[in-house]
Amino acid sequence: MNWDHLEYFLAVARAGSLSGAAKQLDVNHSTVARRLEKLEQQLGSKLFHRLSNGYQLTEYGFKLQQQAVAVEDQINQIQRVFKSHDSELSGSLCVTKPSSGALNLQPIFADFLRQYPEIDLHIDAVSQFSDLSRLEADVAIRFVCTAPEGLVADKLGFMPMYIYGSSELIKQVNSQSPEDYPWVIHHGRNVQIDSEADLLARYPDTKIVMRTSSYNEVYEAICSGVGVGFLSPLRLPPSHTLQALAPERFSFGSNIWLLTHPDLLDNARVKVFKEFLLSRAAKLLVQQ
Amino acid sequence: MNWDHLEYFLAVARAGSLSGAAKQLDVNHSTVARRLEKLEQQLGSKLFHRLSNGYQLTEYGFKLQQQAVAVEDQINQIQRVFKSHDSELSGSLCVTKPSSGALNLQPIFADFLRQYPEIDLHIDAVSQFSDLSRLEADVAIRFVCTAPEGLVADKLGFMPMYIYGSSELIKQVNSQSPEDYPWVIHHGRNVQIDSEADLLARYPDTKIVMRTSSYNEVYEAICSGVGVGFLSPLRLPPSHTLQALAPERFSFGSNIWLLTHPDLLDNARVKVFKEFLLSRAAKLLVQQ
DNA sequence: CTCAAGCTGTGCGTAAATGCTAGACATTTG
DNA sequence: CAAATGTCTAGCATTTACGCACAGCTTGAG
Repeated sequence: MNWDHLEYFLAVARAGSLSGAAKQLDVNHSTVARRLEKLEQQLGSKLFHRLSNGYQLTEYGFKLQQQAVAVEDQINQIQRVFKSHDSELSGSLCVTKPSSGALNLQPIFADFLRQYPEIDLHIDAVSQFSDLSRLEADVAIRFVCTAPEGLVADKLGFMPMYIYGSSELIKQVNSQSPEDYPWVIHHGRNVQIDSEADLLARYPDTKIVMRTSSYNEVYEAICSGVGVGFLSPLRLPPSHTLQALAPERFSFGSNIWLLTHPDLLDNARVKVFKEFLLSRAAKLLVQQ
Repeated sequence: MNWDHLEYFLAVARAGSLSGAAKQLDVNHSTVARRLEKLEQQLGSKLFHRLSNGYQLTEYGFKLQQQAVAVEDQINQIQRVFKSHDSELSGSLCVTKPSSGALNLQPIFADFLRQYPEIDLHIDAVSQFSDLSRLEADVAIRFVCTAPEGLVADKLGFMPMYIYGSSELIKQVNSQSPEDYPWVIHHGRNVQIDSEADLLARYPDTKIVMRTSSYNEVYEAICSGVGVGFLSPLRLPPSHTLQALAPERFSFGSNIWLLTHPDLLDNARVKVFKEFLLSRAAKLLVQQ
């Protein structure tokens, strides 16, 4: 039995199709089909139902998936352990962070690259939560209240969020209560802060008139008078005309965490990146 | 990272050489060398010291071995689980048993094959203890006092061992005490009963004059008057001239166990073989 | 209903991995 | 001390696996 076939099997099980799995594995779909065929032959059981809309696990396939995941976990651990032995200050370092414009770390990244010019910094600011245990990234920056378990978490700072609206809108509605305004909400599966839940928890009757998956869209919408919404005071342009609704009363926000997998702590690039970011974060977060 | 490479790595780690690993894996040794090279490259660490007399694990290699064994265990489990789904009464069935001539099961095997002519019965009576969890055999027959843990054990019977000597020798020494005789011992790494320890535990001052790894050699030696030794009364030729030393007093022996891995219990061939052997064993062991 | 998009299955040319053989080196044996 | 054994390395022929391109099919939108 070929151990590799399990990796292909898992990809198909997750993607639900040959071509989806092939894309993830960066191979041709016919390769995936052939390997899957061989695996089924070797195990003597059909693992997928070939439906018109894709591949669906059979009963045996489902059992195999659970065991294959265990194998994958083990192999990921091996890769992490060996990656942690890497003491070179050159090569790639992959950082995943929210794409939200609420926090700009580029100045820090720029300084970091100046100090370590041999390091290739990969910033992954597009996808959903990357899985650090699967080595999808070396370091993660996340906006959440409490850090997840199983990872090493260092607090970079706190990102306050105040309620802003255009001066015209606030003048027109003439109220200091958030409930009296139409709302613009930053929402989407790539958005890490569930501001809608935060808001409704405090003000259940709030009327939301727009949801957008882009932080910049939220900003533009508020400027245009669509409604009020959360913005980070750290990131407002110097010459903005927005007005905060009694900021000291309506403070929301979340912690900014720097997360690493414990197995990767000894990796030289991870180590220097963490030190660099932690020493700079305090300054930067005050400055902004 | 290629998952297969771990299998090759493990084989080299166990064999201590490329060619040894290649033999186990049934591939050319150059293939093993190439895959090992790639694995080291992918992990970024040397895994073996290339010594003149073979390959020896480095520190990193040692760590990897431990983790790779965990992967292998998982994969073995997968294979066992899927093998247990096999409901065909045709195909191979591998039985490992002691090569000792102390018990002859061939009559039972012959009847079994008559009843299930489509089954290919592989009897492995050469090697050392086969590892059932690694699928080196489907069923094991072993002579030990207590069954090992983690396996399903059915007792086939008890194999008594008495002390025999040639009539001439016994007449010459003229004693009923085992300590007064020179001893012939069945000994070797493929021998499952440690009769020497049994003997010395009861009679510490016994003088052993010969050790041989073959049960038949023990028999021939005793017949030739070299000394006394343990033989199974079940397997003495009908017309033997040996004499037992007060058999009721000097009864040694061990249980005969039929062992299977719990994951394989549902395999059709294993199931019928177990039933067949258990129903026949009682009769046969009385007959002999 | 038609068309476009997406996925799967198949045949073919190419690229990669494998097996084989020979040679270098060290260790063991006579 | 030399022969013999066993091991690793290197180069070449072969087999195997892969990517590509095309065809058939289903799904969903206009």
